[in-house]
Amino acid sequence: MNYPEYKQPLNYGQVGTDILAWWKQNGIFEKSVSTREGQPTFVFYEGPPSANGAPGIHHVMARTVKDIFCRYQTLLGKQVSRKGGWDTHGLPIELQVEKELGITKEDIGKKISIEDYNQRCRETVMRFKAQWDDLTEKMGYWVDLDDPYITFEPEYIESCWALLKKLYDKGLLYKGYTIQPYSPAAGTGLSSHELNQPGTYRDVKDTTIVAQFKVKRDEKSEKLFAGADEVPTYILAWTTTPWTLPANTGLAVGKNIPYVLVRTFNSYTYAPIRVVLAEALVGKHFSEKGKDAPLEDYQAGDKVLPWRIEATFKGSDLIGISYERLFGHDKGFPAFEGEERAFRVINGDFVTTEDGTGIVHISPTFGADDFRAAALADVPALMVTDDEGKLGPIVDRTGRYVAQMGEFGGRWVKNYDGHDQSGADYKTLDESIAIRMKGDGTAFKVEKYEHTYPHCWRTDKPVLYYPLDSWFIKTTAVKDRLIELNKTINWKPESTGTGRFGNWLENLVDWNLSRSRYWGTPLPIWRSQDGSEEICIGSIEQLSAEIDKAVAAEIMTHNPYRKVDGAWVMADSSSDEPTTNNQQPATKKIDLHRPYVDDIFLVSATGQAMYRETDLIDVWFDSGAMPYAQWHYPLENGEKFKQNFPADFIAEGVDQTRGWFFTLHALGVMLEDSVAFKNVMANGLVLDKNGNKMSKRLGNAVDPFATIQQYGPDATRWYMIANAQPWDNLKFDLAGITEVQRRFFGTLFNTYSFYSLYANLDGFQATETGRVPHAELSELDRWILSKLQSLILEVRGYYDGYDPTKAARAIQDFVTDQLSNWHVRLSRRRFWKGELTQDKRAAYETLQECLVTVAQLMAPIAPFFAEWLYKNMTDGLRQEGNAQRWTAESVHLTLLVDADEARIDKALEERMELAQRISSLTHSLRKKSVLKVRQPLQRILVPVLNDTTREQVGKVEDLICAEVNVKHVEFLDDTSGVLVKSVKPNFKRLGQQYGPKLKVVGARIQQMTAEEISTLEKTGQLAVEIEGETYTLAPDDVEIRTDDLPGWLVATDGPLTVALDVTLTEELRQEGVARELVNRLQNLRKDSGLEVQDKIRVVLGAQPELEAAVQSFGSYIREEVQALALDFAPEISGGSVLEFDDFSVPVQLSVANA
RNA sequence: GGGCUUGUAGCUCAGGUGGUUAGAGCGCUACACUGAUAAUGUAGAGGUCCCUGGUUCGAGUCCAGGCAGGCCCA
Repeated sequence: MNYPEYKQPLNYGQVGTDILAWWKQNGIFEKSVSTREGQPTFVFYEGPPSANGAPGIHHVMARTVKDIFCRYQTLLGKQVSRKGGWDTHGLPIELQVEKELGITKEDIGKKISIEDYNQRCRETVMRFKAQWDDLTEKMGYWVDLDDPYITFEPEYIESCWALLKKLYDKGLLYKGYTIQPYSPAAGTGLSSHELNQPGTYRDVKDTTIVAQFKVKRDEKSEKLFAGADEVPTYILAWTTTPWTLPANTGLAVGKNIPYVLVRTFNSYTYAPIRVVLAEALVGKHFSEKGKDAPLEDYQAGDKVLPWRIEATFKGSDLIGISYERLFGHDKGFPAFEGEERAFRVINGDFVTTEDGTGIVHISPTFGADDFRAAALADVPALMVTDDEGKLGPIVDRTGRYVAQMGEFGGRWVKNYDGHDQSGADYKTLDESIAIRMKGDGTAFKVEKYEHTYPHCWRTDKPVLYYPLDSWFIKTTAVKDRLIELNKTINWKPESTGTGRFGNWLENLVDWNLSRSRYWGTPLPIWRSQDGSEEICIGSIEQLSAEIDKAVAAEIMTHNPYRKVDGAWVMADSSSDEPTTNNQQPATKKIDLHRPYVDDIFLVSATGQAMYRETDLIDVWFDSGAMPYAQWHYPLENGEKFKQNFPADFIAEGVDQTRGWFFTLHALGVMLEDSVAFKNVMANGLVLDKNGNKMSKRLGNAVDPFATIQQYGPDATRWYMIANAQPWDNLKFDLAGITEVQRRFFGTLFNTYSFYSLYANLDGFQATETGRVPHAELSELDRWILSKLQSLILEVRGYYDGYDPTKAARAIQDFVTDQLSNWHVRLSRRRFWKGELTQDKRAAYETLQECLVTVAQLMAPIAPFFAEWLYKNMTDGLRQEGNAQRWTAESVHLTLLVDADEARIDKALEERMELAQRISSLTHSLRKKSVLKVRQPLQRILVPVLNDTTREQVGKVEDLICAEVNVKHVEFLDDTSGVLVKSVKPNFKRLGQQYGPKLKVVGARIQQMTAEEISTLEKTGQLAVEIEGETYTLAPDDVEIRTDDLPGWLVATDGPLTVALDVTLTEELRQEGVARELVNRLQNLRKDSGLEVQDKIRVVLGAQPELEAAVQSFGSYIREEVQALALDFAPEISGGSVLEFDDFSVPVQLSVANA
């Protein structure tokens, strides 16, 4: 059977389409999994995309990376099942629906029911599924699309519930609070989106206080008490919200910020004090005049406060120091839990020296940073119990101080009730607090200050940062384990694992699960009104049982669920559900979304009604739960789960670090005490060619479908992988794909075309047995096969190390530089000349092995083209029942060849490199001497300083001669007496040996005479005197080379030097003419449209000089141009004229049919 | 503001553990070659290796501090 032949240029898009159709027809993807049944598995998790938007070119990138390693592992014989999935919940979908309906969150439950709203979300979320599936196929991403997991399915949600219950039972799920923007006037929390509405930030004038926190004198703080005197030390902290000061429980400093201790006086009580503040801010709080004013002259009421810096510290020196509570029990303020751990100086990475004092007052109930820093340092929040015994902050939800707050109890924090502020003696709470503190001597400075502050967009009243209820997963409880196990994960790039992810784990806070929204997995927790009793539901089964109890307690009227054939369905499905088209709606699936679950009420052990906590859970929980929920585990499929956990490999964008990567890891550690993935690649962004982010708005987004159609999936994938490492950002330029297509795929295609053209002419079909034995192969063949084995080792190593870029580059360099541009080019004559000899057979077999192996190696990256190449190369072989290794119908079903290391010959690879370099140098010399390659020359001269080089070059002499058209390579060694040696210092060695003396020694070496070089070579040492000192040089200290031959034109490349003998003899001249003639006749053949195998007869116009050349080289010419006859005639009419050198030759060419 | 990351020729990228004259491909210019031909060879032009300091005999490479871009988080 012939090898298929194709005409230039190959349509790569068509290759993609054709191969895809063939894959589908023959179920190749399915076979790539089923034929590996029983083999070790390679577990891959698909990070689910959301199908509510069209896929972009960056998805091609991300999915190419995933695909590469799954295909590679399949080639290694592993079984790789890849279950697809869809992420279906979340805010982006809600926002899209709201935009389409022209509504806001406010309208849900009013203009549209939750039921209808969620229905709309469900419809929207899969809108682009068909487009996604299409792209998946066309780009060649092999993933199981038929049985994907979908996060809105009841089974998936039920799994999430079961996992949540596991966490609940372990005590890892709790209700707490986070600090969120809150509008007391509206009684609601605000999202960051709402806070970003125009007009919410406004300038306001507030009372601000620099407060003095009195340091407790002990061992730790002793350094803050400069002497033995009794002057107290205070830490200064500035706040624009004085009403938060009674809730202060800590002070934060920056651990690297310099601080000073200043001796001065309080400007309200005139008492002598010491204060601590950031060095950089001293100028803001103290005047230049006070610097020199004598402390002892200070009188109460003086305008200028004298001050002295007594000491400086770093923030880290202050951490741990204790201070006295500003508003303590003695002043009528309440005690609180954990008080003994409060009132300490802690670290805060948000602290700056831009304003204030460089020390931040911390009230964990009224600031997100405060909350976080306090939690990390184990500083408690100031919480008080209300009338019902519930813990809460000192401000209630309407914006007033709670009753326990002593003299300030019941006061409004800001004017939320619209009370009259016009009275002459009206004081805001902030002002009252300031007055009180002035009297107490705890106010260092009180000022009005104008700044911007966020306001509620609905009520125009200032927003408070306020603790709001949330459900948390206590990830901090397993923090150490998370960090420990993370160290066992292979991150690509490593820095994402240690840096971005590792640092994030180091600063871990509990995972806030709550979302006050509608379209998502509901939190499966029911609670009694007073919060004293609650239950976490882990399955529909359990829920149904609880409902039955509630029905019995008459809290619910009926159970909406029932079990049919072991599956849970809606109880009313057969009665209420309208039937259409006579379809039997025997079962209607349970919907676990809102609002349905909100309508379920349960009964507590003590008979109280329990209501579902209305929150949804963070969608990241959905995706982090996929290793379990994709199998409906833990409710079933325990075995399947075990086989598929943890993942060997996952890959997503680097933006998923704190998203999917984290939630997978967190759940893996908490639920299974295991990593969830062993290898992870975080790929970078795909930018436009100018490095800008792609966006529809800018119109610079690249359409993946158009790209794949035009350039084919392989070139697109190859370009993306080869151009930059996946974790670097990629500047996507279509011109780059064109280049890859031309340079790599074009060359590979040409190489194949070349093979198929001649193999078909010879009727050659490769076999796997009876090949020419390796020992009988030519240098050239053994060389490329050695290179091929080296390539296999190299590429496998790169794939194993998750570095596809280096794999692609190695394959590309092999194909273009070694295989095509050296082996094939130098082998051309072997293919087109003569009968099918052993050498010709060897040429075919060698090239065949290279091409098939390349097809395998490139298959993970360029699956379509690799398939095309593999099938072209091996279909015939299988058809003739000849296959041993290549029995598989698809390259993706083969086992990747192992490198045959016995065939790696490093010496051979080395000398071929010498041949390549010598040829290049010779070409360069011809160029300089204006001697074209067709003109044969007698010899080149190569100086050699050792026998190894001579022997090495000698073995490739024939190749060099053929390539550069010379008759001989001659070696010049020392005995010739013509070599001129030069010497170069080996700086690396000399530097280590002589250090600072290197310069003079190096200079001396460069001045070495020929005799000195000779002495060094012969005796192995040379003593030289430099600046009065004697140094003994060793041969290793210098590099000896010969880069000049007097009287010759030479070219050098490092230690290699070549000279070209340009003497032309009459015979060489004639041969040159003969070659020119051959060349023109070949062109004429080609122009006349003759086939390669056609034989011809040639008649030339008689010319003496030409006849002499033909006399000498007639048989050579006839053989080259496949002429049966080559004659001269005095008169030629109607033919062409050949022109070359000084000749102008009429010629008549005819096809000889016999 | 913090963490991570990138910065080398017009463009895309290489440049183990420091070694003097920093490379490749593309693009550009010139010449050559032509039974692989939208290929190939040779030569040329093109660089403050982001900046500033430091360590060192010697820094693209190591250290510190900046600048600019990117991502994530506040």
